[in-house]
Amino acid sequence: MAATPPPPGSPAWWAARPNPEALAAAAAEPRRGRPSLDTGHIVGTALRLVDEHGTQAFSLRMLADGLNSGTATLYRHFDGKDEILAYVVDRVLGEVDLDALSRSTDWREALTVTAHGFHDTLRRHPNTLPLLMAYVPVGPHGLAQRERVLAALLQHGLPADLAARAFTAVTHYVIGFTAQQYGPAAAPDHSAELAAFYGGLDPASYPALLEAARSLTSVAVDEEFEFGLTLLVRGLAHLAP
Amino acid sequence: MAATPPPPGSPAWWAARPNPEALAAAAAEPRRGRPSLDTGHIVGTALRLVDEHGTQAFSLRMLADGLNSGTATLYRHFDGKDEILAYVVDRVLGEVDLDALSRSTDWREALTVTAHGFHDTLRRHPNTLPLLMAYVPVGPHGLAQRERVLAALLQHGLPADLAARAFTAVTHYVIGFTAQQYGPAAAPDHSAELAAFYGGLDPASYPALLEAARSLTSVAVDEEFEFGLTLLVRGLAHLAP
DNA sequence: ACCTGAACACCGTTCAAGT
DNA sequence: ACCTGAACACCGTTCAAGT
Repeated sequence: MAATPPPPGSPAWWAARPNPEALAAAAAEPRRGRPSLDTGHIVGTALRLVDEHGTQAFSLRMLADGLNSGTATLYRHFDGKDEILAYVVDRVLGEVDLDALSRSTDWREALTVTAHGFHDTLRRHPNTLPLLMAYVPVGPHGLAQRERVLAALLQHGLPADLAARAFTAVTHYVIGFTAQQYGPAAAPDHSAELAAFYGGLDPASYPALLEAARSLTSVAVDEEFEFGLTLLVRGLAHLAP
Repeated sequence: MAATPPPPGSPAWWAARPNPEALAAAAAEPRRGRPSLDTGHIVGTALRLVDEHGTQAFSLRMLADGLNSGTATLYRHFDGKDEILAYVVDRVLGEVDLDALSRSTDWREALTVTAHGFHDTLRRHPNTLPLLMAYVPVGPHGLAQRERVLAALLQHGLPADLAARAFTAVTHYVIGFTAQQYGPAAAPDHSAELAAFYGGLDPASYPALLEAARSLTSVAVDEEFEFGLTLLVRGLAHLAP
């Protein structure tokens, strides 16, 4: 019986990839004669197409067209669509700007900076959110960000076990929140559409829901994000110095 | 210029559906002569197939086969695949057991019960998580659950604006957490695989990450879920009586 | 040796032909 | 009137035929 290979994007699959440095070098150095088809350019084009057309519409034919190539050629660089998408997810994680971490003065600020960094990046790439949910983010960029955040938290004196759990709680909150607010099914004028929807409901059937909706002066998405984040940080303050 | 119809599963789309009661009645009453193809049975079969084979592999041909029918017949009951999946999502939300809400004695307990109810249901249907991320959960069952939870929170004296934001924060946390832990890319032995993966990393490159991983005696998934939930509830206690 | 057009077995969706 | 086989234009993937 043959062992089934690990699915692309899983930890076991990433573990079998070349290490991050080798990957980065390979991506930076154009292939001889065919600079337009180095892996980095393929992944970048794939991300652009997913951003523009969504995960659903993205296809290898579309990608091949965007690269002035054919679908079969893609299989000389990647094992298939899932593998390309795993790199797209990691590319997005690589865009998260955590430079403000080095200017943070305590672990609360470091956690808040982290959450905003991820939130800002995910908002710029809402169409990649279904991919971020489907893949465990342990590619080279995902690991590098995790390392940077945990290093900052430890440096600010947060105990290691709390730091690990806090990172998980915050990133999962950010992903869940952003997916619901900016995901594919959410229209650009999501807040307005939701407000109109709640306004059209029968008050007799949904009294509590309507009272709650009314009490929010506006369904300010970013304010709601901030609210939950504050809850997490404040709750953590009970467990740490 | 024709107005584009709202995408299936969006608030505007649900608003145009028959009201919940009519839907439930239609689903309960078998169609004359073709009881095997009432809408409820189609949605139930679709959910079973998604549970068994995953969102990726699920197809209308598979569904038609499971119903001893043809794909064209499905279009006599639904407008297409997206519409069927929107009902599948709402069906899953309908399985969330919130009976313990009526026995809760304060809003903290109500929130905790809610989070566990959603978490338990999502764990039973991990393959539906990508769908839950892609759709705004405002179908009849989703609305009913939201109403029940908000009613309990208001009854326990939580101010309406806090109740609304707390519900959003908790449900988004649960979705984000469960998707990462039990989503399609996560293997059944996810914890063991992740531990092995971290164990294989270079300590020089990831010192903070490895220290944090080591400090967790075990990567106990359910314990991590509880940790973040506690943070949210505790943080909320600062804002409410 | 390297690349890729064309084919393969699918997919969601449509519609004309059946009853 | 209602249902559905068969077709349509796709999809991810493969491979034999090209250079």
